[in-house]
Amino acid sequence: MSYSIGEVSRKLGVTIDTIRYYDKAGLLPFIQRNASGRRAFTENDIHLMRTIVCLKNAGVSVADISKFIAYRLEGDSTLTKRYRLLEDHRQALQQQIADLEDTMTYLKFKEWYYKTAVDAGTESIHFVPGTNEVVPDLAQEYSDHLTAENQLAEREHFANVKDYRNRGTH
Amino acid sequence: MSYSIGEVSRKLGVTIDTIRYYDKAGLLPFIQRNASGRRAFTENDIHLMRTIVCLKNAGVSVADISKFIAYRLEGDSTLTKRYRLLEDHRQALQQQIADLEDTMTYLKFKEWYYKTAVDAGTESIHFVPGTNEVVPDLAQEYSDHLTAENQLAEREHFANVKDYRNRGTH
DNA sequence: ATATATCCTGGAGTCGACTCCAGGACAAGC
DNA sequence: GCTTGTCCTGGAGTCGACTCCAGGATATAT
Repeated sequence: MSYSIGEVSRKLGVTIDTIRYYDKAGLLPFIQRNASGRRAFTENDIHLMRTIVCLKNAGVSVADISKFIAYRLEGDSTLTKRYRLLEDHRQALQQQIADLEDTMTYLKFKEWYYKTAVDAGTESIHFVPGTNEVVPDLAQEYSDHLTAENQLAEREHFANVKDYRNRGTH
Repeated sequence: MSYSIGEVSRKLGVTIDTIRYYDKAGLLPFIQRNASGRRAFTENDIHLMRTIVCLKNAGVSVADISKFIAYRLEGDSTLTKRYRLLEDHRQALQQQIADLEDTMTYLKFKEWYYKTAVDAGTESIHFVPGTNEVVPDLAQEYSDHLTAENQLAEREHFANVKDYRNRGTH
């Protein structure tokens, strides 16, 4: 028993056009055709495609999934290559999330900077007296303003904020 | 004192064309021009642009950064909006990384499945006797094969693998 | 004063990942 | 046997985020 492209589309929640696009792109070299030239998907094909959708959702490019599929066809000798490909993507994503967390930390710092400035009625409270330069260790002060209770949780945030110190504030 | 687009490009590691593209896209509404119509970047502009690059690196789209900048111009009343925009992106990324980790767990499971099959000389060791169906609780067996030492660390992985059980193996 | 570097705009080109369409071939229900 | 539904291919269109011109003005160095 086999499935039509429409059935697979509904099963996987992927449009027919996208399935055909993936086929053109070499992601589905295993799919057979029936007597009249229509794609006939086996249960097994669908499982494989679930893996592909999985990789796609995880942000892997079609080109890289294509590589992955090609390795698959080569058999167990490429298990390490396949694993490494996934590893690389995991690390890229973790770098991305780290960047975003840095960004949020920076934002928090800036919000504190403004809140205190507004409270004081002037931004100059953050300047080296007599200049327009922000004090060098402002991030340290930011850390100090956190309660002792928060300090534990925020200690790593502070480490990030330090990296942003030379980016200035505004 | 102000900087030219070329200087900013070198300072931020972003091409001149990209800076102009960002300007066209409304990301840099604050930049002034000099007498001859050239962009004149202040130190402050550069700081702001560092934030923009930061958001970009974190995977935020130009359209969303544009929103962010527009909120900025509205002042402190939009601090919450801005924070929430970042929050949303952080969560999307975390979902993505979770997907990828699920995918890797699935892959590990598949590798175990094949290794044991190869060791046994036949895939049928994983089938319900007399059928071509994979045994229902294979993921449980996978969990059991892990050493007691590993089991603690792998327990959450197993939780993920269970979700993949009905995707079959191949 | 001239050569070279840098800047400007408007618009075209590229790339990845789809998405849509025309024109034609089965397939299934009545 | 006709209508309606689903499928096929090849190719064009779209969208986001750049990237690359062409043609012209301004700045800097010698």
